[in-house]
Amino acid sequence: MLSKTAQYALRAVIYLAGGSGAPVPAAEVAAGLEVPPNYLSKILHTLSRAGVVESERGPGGGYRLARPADRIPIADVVGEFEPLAPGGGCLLGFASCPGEHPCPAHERWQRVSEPIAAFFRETMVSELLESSGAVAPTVHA
Amino acid sequence: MLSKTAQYALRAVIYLAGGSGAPVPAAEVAAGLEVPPNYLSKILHTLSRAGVVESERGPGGGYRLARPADRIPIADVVGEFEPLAPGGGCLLGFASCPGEHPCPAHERWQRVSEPIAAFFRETMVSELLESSGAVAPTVHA
DNA sequence: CATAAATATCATATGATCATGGGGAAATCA
DNA sequence: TGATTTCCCCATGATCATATGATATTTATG
Repeated sequence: MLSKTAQYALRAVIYLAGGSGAPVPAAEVAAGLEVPPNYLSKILHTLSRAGVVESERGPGGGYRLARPADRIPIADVVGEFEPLAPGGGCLLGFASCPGEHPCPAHERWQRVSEPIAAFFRETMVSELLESSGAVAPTVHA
Repeated sequence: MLSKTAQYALRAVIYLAGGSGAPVPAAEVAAGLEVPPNYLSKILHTLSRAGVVESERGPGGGYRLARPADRIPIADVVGEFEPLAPGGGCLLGFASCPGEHPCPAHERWQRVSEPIAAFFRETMVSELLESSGAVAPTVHA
């Protein structure tokens, strides 16, 4: 459903949200999540450019959330790595589907896919916190 | 949303459903859909093994639907090329999510993702037929 | 200034998906 | 039988997402 990259990103943000707020080195996040360090580093960098996390360099530095966890919709995290196209996509891959003759599936598909988009928009990172299966996970789907 | 392969498959089945019922050569379907012939051939073969379409060889042969279009859920078509995981997947990629400590997202996610699965199960190929002149230059007067 | 800690970036390997090409094998008909 | 039409199958390349490795750059501190 979600790419591994997006999953790693989500879990990394959740990891940061579960901490004290002090900068956490990427290596520590990677170790906690059991994810390749270099790969996670790249992901965190992307999230940094996206304004979801902030980075601080040098000793004592690391990554921290750029905003409180209850103000970060998971769409902001996932959207950096997946299309997350809200209503744009046609099931059949036609670019000009919603033109003169939208395929009959179009309306039904949107009626069903819109809640998905809403879920990503309205679910905040903070809501994924408790139950901490997120911090010390049993990985490998 | 759907891979190109799955989209090609769907469109091919729709193309067949729009015809008279007589076998249609794969080359014709490929031409009608503007899809690489050999690639589509492979896709049709997969659908044939899956029991969605039937093939007939020799002159006058080709592919035709194995059942009436209103009895072919699009899940049967798409499912051959995509996981279509029916609610089994955890958003965060945790294998043991629905165990002792399902992540809080889990329930909300399933509540939102189940309709997607239902959409694929309950939408029949026949419902994607009319309009969509982009798919087939359907002859029906 | 020198050193170590940390991010930032470049380069490359891997696997899946996407796409193409060509050589059969089976069925039909003359 | 022989020729045509069509499916069937295998091999190859292109492209992208995924993943890893090595190096450069920035920053704090002694």
